[in-house]
Amino acid sequence: MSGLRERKKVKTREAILREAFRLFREHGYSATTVEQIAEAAEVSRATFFRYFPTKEDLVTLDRFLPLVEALKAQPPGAAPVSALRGAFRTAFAGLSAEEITAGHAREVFAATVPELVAANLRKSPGLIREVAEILADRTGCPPDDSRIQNVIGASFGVVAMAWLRWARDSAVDGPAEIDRSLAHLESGLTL
Amino acid sequence: MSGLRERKKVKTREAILREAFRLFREHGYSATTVEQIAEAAEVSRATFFRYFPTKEDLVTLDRFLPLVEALKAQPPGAAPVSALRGAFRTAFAGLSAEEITAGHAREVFAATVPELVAANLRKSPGLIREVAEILADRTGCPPDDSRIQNVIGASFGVVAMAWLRWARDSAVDGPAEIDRSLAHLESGLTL
DNA sequence: TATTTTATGAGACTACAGTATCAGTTGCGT
DNA sequence: ACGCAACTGATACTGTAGTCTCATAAAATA
Repeated sequence: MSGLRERKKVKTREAILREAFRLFREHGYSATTVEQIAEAAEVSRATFFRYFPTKEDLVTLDRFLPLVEALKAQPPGAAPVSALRGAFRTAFAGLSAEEITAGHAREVFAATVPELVAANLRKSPGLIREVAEILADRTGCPPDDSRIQNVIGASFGVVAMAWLRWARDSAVDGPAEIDRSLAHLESGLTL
Repeated sequence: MSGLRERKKVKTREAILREAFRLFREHGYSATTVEQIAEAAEVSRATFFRYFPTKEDLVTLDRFLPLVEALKAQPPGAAPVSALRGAFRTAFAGLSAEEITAGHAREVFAATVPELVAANLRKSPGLIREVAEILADRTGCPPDDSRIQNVIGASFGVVAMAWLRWARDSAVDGPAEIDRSLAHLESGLTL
């Protein structure tokens, strides 16, 4: 039952996000204060914090759930790097072009602003462990096996670099770039 | 000419660092305030900031210069990953066991506390670019070639994971773990 | 329409990082 | 011994994130 209240809340939430990202784009993340965001979104500071407990929460949402799900669904035969590659593929395939470009702005900050990198990193041990467990299941290794961790480290390493290229230049096709990078890793990083 | 003044300054600096890390160990990085550190080191808050412009500066020093130098000195024939592996080897070989264990405490924080990871990351684009240029020189690729970046991403990815294992468990032989991880990457991440 | 529940705004408050000022002290060269 | 330069402490100040309280307004419910 989406009453008026619910709809208003959604609108407020969207206004805050929209104005926040506009200000971030114009002045940068840390140079934008919560007060400015609240003012631009026409809510009080208190209300801002009711919607987003911290400023970081504007940018660090759980974006990797689809990836984890996709990874679980990969065919069992594939090698770990291939499975990760496939997971990224299907995770991106589940998004519309609009969602991808909309998400891109957010990712630019998440990948670029150190505070936000930190915020995301704070959540990353959980992601790494989860991925490690899935890959461990698939291969029969224990999840703390250093080979598994090397696969994860190397994969996320190349993905991060591709992600940065994407963040720096929105003309880059992020998903394709990520796929190519993982393919490169898959084939042994040949030159 | 190490006059009394110089020596005092060194002692003060050491006291600040020592007390800071003791408090970090006991209560964590962000739960430790500059005031507490200053008090423990028996200096004023103002003096603390004279020695370390920001709290982060306690932990984020330029630790990768030796690595870059070592990378430049690698034999020209080696593949990029091998060159990086060799560079880590020689960079660690240049440190005494005491230096390594002393540095370990710092690394634990630098690798574990998100704010510090971020602070280090803030300096990392320069490092990445530098490494990219060196590797590009060695291989003839342009430095922004995505293959070069993949090599860097993958290498630093596995190194980061090894580093984390080291940070979590000081019994781990960090340098050896890093070497093994890069060797694993070198040989195609075989399981 | 009357009552209850919930969102909001206003504003005071805390905590902490980092800055600025200024006076007092201490080592240093003469 | 003396005066200078550097180091220090005390202290007040700024900016910003995040908390708390309470009164008001607006939506839901009966």
